[in-house]
Amino acid sequence: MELTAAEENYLKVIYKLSDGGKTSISTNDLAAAMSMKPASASDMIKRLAEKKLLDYRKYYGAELSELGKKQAIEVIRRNKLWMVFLADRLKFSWDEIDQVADELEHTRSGLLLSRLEEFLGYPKVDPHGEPIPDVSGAIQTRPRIPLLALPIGQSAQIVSVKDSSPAFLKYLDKIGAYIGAQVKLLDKVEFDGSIELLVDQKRTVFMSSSIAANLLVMP
Amino acid sequence: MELTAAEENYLKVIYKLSDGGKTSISTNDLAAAMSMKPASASDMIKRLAEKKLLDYRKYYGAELSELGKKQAIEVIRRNKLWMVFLADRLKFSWDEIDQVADELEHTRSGLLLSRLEEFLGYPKVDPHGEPIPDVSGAIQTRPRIPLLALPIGQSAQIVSVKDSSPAFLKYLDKIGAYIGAQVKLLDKVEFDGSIELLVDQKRTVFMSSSIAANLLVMP
DNA sequence: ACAAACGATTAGTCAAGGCTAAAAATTAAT
DNA sequence: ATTAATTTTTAGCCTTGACTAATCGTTTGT
Repeated sequence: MELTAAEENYLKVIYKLSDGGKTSISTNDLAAAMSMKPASASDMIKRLAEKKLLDYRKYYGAELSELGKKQAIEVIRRNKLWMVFLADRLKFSWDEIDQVADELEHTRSGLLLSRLEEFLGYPKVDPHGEPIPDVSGAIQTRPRIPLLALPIGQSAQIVSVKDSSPAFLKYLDKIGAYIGAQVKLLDKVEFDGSIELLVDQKRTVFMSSSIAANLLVMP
Repeated sequence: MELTAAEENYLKVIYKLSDGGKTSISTNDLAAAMSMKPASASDMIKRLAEKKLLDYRKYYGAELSELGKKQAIEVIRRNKLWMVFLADRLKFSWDEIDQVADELEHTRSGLLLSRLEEFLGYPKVDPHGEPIPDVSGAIQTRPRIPLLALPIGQSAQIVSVKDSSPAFLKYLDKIGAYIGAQVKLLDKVEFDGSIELLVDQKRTVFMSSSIAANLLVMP
């Protein structure tokens, strides 16, 4: 199975959009997520269907096949391992990682990947806290709840961010939050749903509910 | 100046074939070095000429322009830094490095490159002993002579290999030689030009003159 | 010096992967 | 229940970069 970089990119995005390849996604959504025109996405979907990477019925959206899921997970695995390299070893900040990892992920060398993984010490999560699929494609998920669902007074660890936009990541940096940071929910404001948070036992910050909704924590 | 991966590959190979872009190279030689057909090389030469990356007169070969040299050196710099990463950090053996580095070299991110260089401790030579161009494109060469030119009894350090074929690199591995290894020329056999060599003050090996001709040393 | 051989270029084809514009299918609105 | 709006697909075009086959220049051998 020889996939091009473009095909891999589409598979990766389809996988992410469709919640692990379970639900069907639309051409327009895919095109938007890829920053391309619907016509191009439609084209590619047809090609991927011919290669048995997804099931497709005209005008009714596409859903990854088992084979497609496997390939997508492989790409995501490569992507996340490079992310760890960039963040941990090259000291990239959160908002600089994604673009470069998207380029590096297409190097198809089994040896490179296994050596890289070993070099990084077999990390289990990427810099955003998302689990990294293992070599067989298994994804170990951890129990996680939205920060907003935490009871007042409870401590937890930030394990993941849902939004990875540069603006959002910059904001997190500013308030001293990061994956693995210890936080304690001090109070919830009834009026607008904003919260008061103790970060790393040092800093108290106020956070809007829309920000808090994007943070997942492990109590 | 936006170069595609294919254009970068051609520039790199042209640079190497033409001894730093100084001498003119032929279409056939280029095609052979790229493992492609002459028609394809001819095509690409025309395109590179249009982009002012080389000077070209039909039927008389091509020569890199100053701009072309600059770009080629930049590619070579990226390539060699990745080589160091693969060899030093990921423990790739000599014969596994080149192919993977040729894929990684096309990631165009200034930040990535400078961080990688810093991470590697600003190496000055690649795993084959060749100097790595610095960020401004300057190449610091070191005095080096062929192993065969060494006087009997003289010690020296292996600094470079001219041939990088897997077979040759495997052979070097087998006799315990590597870039940076200390060697002493014990004797030369008049009859066939072969030599007797002490490697790393431990092992004595006999080496044919054709092998020895591919090793450059620094006395 | 002229034909053969060799090397380089052109012409035409193909696949990938993007685009725009137009047509077709589906969904929503009156 | 038609019309209108939206979504999806098709059709046609473009660029990159490879190929083969054919032609054009240069070089060489006798």
